[in-house]
Amino acid sequence: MVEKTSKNSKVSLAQVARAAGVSKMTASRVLRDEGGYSEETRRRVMEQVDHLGYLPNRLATVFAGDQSSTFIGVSIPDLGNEVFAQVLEGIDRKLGTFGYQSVLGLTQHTLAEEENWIRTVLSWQPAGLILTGRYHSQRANDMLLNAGIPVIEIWDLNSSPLDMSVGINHFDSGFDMGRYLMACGYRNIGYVGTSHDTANAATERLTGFCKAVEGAGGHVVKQLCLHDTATYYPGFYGTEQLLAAASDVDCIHYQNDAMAFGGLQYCERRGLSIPEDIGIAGWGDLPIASVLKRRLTSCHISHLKLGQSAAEMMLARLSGEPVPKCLDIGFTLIPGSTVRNPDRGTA
Amino acid sequence: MVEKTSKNSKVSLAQVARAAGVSKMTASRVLRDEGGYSEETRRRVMEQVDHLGYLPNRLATVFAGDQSSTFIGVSIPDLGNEVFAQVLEGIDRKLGTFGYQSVLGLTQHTLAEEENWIRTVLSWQPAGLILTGRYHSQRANDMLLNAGIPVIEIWDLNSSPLDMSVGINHFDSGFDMGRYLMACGYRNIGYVGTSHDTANAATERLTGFCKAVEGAGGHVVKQLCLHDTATYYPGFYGTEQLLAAASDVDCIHYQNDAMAFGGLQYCERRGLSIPEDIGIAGWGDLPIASVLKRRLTSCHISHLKLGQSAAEMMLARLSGEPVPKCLDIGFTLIPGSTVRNPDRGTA
DNA sequence: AAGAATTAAGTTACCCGTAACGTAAACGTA
DNA sequence: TACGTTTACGTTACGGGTAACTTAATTCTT
Repeated sequence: MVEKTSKNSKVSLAQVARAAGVSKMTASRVLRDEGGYSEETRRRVMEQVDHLGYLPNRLATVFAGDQSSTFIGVSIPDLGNEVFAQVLEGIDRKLGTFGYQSVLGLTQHTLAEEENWIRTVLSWQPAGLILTGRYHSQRANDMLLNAGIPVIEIWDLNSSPLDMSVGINHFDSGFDMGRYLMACGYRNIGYVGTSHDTANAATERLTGFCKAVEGAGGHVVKQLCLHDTATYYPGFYGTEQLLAAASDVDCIHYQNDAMAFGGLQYCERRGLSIPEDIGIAGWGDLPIASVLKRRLTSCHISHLKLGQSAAEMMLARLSGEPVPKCLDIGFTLIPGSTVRNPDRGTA
Repeated sequence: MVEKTSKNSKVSLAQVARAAGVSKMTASRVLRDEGGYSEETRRRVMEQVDHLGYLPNRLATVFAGDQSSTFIGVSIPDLGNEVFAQVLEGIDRKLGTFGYQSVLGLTQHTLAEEENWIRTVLSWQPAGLILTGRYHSQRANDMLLNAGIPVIEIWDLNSSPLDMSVGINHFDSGFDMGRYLMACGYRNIGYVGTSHDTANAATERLTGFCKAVEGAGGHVVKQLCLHDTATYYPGFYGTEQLLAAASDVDCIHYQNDAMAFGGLQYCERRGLSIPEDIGIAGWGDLPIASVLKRRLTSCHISHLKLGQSAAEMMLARLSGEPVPKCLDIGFTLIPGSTVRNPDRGTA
């Protein structure tokens, strides 16, 4: 199949053509199944392709400007947060089945990293970009608008996106959770999350959450872990810190379910019973929630679907189909049983 | 900064050069900081670069064969498994800081997917590849050997890799766990994991595990969830199935900590106390273990470090430094307290 | 059987940068 | 002053494919 001797440098179409005794163009036509060659010629070319182990150089094709590439740049804040890992999985699986490749960028929640990554990835002539979040640096915005390729901003639904947007309204989601917890009779509510320099979706949820709680006469005590990844341990120690600073909170809402689980563990270790002594509400309905004894109060989003939808939108756009500017994939509040029942009213 | 009018097609170096009143070559020299131009010329060129929003087309550079690309193909089985998400994060962060980009491929644990992905990604002339696992299809092997670029097989340490290898010896890790559980006095040991068509590291751990257990007079009952991702819920119901089929197991070892946590939750719900009624041992020392009440018996691997090491090896190799063929990053057995104490011997 | 149409090719030009080489002007030196 | 050197450019060629065009041979049509 493959000549061990050709290990060094790459086999070009010209070499295949020469070996098959035809012109580059004919070999190219055979490889692209374009027609206009005899069966005998096809056979001879394919024989040499096989024999020399020829792999086409897609750079040349794209470079020639005849086609666009099959790269899609995908930027994600981090992968330690299961939420984003799932979104990425949804994106890449869908793109992969249609012959596109994700070029990854982990922005670590900073706009500067994102800007650098955008600059680099654009120089590779991607077919499109999928970015997490709606906030970008000014230069990033300029580059994106100038690039002339589809750009989808995911996660954080943006009513006036650069180009397209898929996600949910985080403010509303936070607001609904706040209203629900107030309906359950809580008044002194803690929030445990992480904090980054850049405004993000979690910030918007918190804003909505506070608005709902405070609007209904409640009070929110925040505990933000600086520059941390929103996962189990920050949830655990964030809860410890919160309770040390404000021992009278009757319910804690977390940035996501992983943090909520960390908090759950802390409370259990402290001997607090859920939801009698304290209510716990997460966000995101992560897989871990599927095995807990009590259904975790949370907010469901299909992360995989979000990723897939974004990828589908990208693919549709690339094949020239009409595509909506915004796609709201929605969320569902999960009452669960780690907070009191709303029927019982103010305990 | 940017002309809104240039929105349509890309600005080329030739356009910048023309606008600045110099030749392409001079503009190229300015952009590459090569010297050989006056300060006045530099200023004029940069002014136009800024004005036209010029972004270099790296395809052209690579294509010309003067440089290699900064793509590194990275294949990972799936991202639902936290382990691989962490490895990928380690890889991409390290690569990113050195100006390289990961081109992702999710192989879904199948060699056919991997082969397709390899073919595609090679056509983009990557600077190197990082693959998960040591098993590849014959055609994939041929392509990899022929590609003439660095290839690192990670996760599963391979004493005779295609090129380079970073990971741990999974057989040994399984063996050590088996020996440890036997030392704790368990004899009838369950194993809960997932099952895929392709041989993989988990299979090797299981082999080592069985060898140790059976070699010391114990017995292993396996429960493999078909085609599932190794996460919480399969751990939960896998445990249910295992206990239904073999109620006499005194200890269960899981493919990873996420599954072990699922099992832990099932046991708790069943009213089984850990480790009195049944021992639980995971693998991987995942973040969730950091907040559990009892230290989970597990096996520690630094996933992030694994990814970073692989990336470092790749970068070193690309800059021509000598690099070892194999790098064993090691593992550490974590005794934990979800199995009996080995001192007490056979209970 | 002659011209038209089709088939199976080959040839040329181009995509966008950069290496390699060429050149004119300014400068340095004996 | 004459010649070598440096500076600051410009020109040409190339890489690996493909679009667009050309050409030669074969087949079809009337």
